[in-house]
Amino acid sequence: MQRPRTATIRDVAALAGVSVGTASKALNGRGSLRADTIARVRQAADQLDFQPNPAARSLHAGRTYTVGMITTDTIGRFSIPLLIGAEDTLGAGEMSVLLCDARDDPIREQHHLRTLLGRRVDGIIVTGRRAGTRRPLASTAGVPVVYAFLASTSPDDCSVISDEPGGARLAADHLLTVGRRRIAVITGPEHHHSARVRAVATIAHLAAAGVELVTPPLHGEWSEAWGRQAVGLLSAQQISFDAVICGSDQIARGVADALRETGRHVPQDVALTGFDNWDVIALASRPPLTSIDMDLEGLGRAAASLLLKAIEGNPAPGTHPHPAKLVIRDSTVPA
Amino acid sequence: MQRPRTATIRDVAALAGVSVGTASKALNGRGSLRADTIARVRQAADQLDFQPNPAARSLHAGRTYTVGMITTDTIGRFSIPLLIGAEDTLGAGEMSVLLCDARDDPIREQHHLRTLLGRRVDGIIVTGRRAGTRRPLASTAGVPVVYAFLASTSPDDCSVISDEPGGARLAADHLLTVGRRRIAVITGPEHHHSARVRAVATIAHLAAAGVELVTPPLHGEWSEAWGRQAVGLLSAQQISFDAVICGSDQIARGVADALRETGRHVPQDVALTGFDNWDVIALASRPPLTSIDMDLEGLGRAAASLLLKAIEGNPAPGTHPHPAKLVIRDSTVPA
DNA sequence: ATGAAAGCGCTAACAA
DNA sequence: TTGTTAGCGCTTTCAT
Repeated sequence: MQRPRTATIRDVAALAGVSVGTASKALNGRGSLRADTIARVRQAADQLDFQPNPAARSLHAGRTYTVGMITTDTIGRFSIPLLIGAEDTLGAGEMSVLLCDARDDPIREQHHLRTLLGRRVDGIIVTGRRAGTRRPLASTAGVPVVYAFLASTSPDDCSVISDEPGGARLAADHLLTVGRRRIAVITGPEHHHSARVRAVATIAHLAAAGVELVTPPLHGEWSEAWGRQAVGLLSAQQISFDAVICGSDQIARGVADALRETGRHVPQDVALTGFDNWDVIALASRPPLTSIDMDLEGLGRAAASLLLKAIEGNPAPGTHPHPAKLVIRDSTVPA
Repeated sequence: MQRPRTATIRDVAALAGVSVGTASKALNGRGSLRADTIARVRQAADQLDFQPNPAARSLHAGRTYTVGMITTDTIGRFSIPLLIGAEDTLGAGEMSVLLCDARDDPIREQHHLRTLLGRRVDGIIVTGRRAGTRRPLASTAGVPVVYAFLASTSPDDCSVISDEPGGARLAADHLLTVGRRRIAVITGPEHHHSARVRAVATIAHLAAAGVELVTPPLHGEWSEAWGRQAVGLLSAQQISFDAVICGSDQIARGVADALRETGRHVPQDVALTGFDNWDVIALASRPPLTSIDMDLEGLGRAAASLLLKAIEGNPAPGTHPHPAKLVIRDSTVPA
């Protein structure tokens, strides 16, 4: 099929029997026109299914109603809800999203940044697969940037991160509420930002309630295998515990399996919390896991809102934590 | 920071001491210019970090070097590799990707389609979370469309789908190769396109080798729980089997767990194949799963290539299957 | 209340 | 070989 040339404002003007300028005013509500002129133009536009050419509009307005989204790591499980949330908010505001995947490669990142700036995006959202901090983007020529999930190391930048300590506290509180006092923490690698932050917050919060961990946090991989292994370690050391706070749902699921296979019941004997509320894991676990949901979609929406504000000239520099939620399932409260 | 006006070609021309037209030619390699003029212009452009305004370029060229990607279901596990693959090839070709998430909502889809057409994208890729077919997009005013992963019901459209029957045959072949003959199939809902297609292909292929399933395909949910439950059904019916072909990795993992918990060894007693090669599941399974990988990233790249061709005026209507791969792990071949 | 015309940044046809 | 000019589609002064 030959691509039919789309209607221009001249076609509309011609059909309505007015000049281009008048048509423009009618469609944009500028100037003062007679009501019936406006109506005639509108009707002509409808009839031709007129949509203003965004290139022409951008050329004039100096903005593109487009924002770039750079995922620094590969787009992954964490980035998706962020994307969806951001796309949601931006789409509502007439903005479109250009997607760039930098694959953890600084060269690619630089390349994408140039592309986005070259395309004159109105703003940029930077996301990554894991929480923590990152160096700020190189020069963005005054284009506003919001970092989502990971924070820029520069306090002048605007970052929206998950309130991981808050999430950790929710889990700890919940376990205290259901009466647990002999609590262990099994989590990810010691050098990993999230693992550390969450463990520290957990310990502090429990301490404030007069509870001490039965043993220092156990650090390992973010895997089910580590969760199973860690249960073995605890048993070997003859450590008695009635709850385990896990650094991820995967670890928690491993813990659940190991406990079941050694004859202990969750949650009767041991209550268990995960982190991430990753449904594939949390729901498939036996029993399903109580978990902390970082509300990444909400975080993405928040980031997008801040970006919109910044584009409008009201930047909000600093690091903004986004609250997490507790999702209660059978691993802490019997069905 | 005040946004510094970006350099225009006039700035470049002025700095190089030539006219705008000459500068344009120099930068685009058109016309015939003296070598040193070209050099001077290039140098001026570099110095000013000149990047042509895409709005102006689009306005003239009548194209935007942008393609829209609509995910009809929410962006999910399957869409991501597709996105990445497509973004990869398109990005290489100077094209950027506008992302739209229609959330399985026809209204949203229609809205996004209008937006994309309004933005004058050069082409559109439509993807979805599950394989199968869908009605074609409403009028796209001649803008080329490629359907990826799911196929359009119209044969005039261009679709790239996974060769699921081929994938199913790979699994069946592999099991025959490792000497299994008493094979069962446990898969997803009977009404689900993928479940049906894969089961049918499996049966036909085994039949061609003179092997019949030990029992008709067992249909249930796409879940681990169903996998476990199905093993129970087989046992209850006293059906003996030495291999199970599963419709998904999740089902296979459930089967693996149930077998282990009833004292049967995988793969010694029962060999097991999954489908999707979804690492979180396939690798976490005990043992790790042999699985079929649909190479969605490659599929995304293929779709993008076809779209580029179509944009260049060489459409390739029809449904193009993309081959799957067998990934062998411990669930069929002892470590 | 409406029309004419200039200009956004760039490319391409035409002149010189 | 280079410069001049028109025009892509739209908005916006400035005349009328």
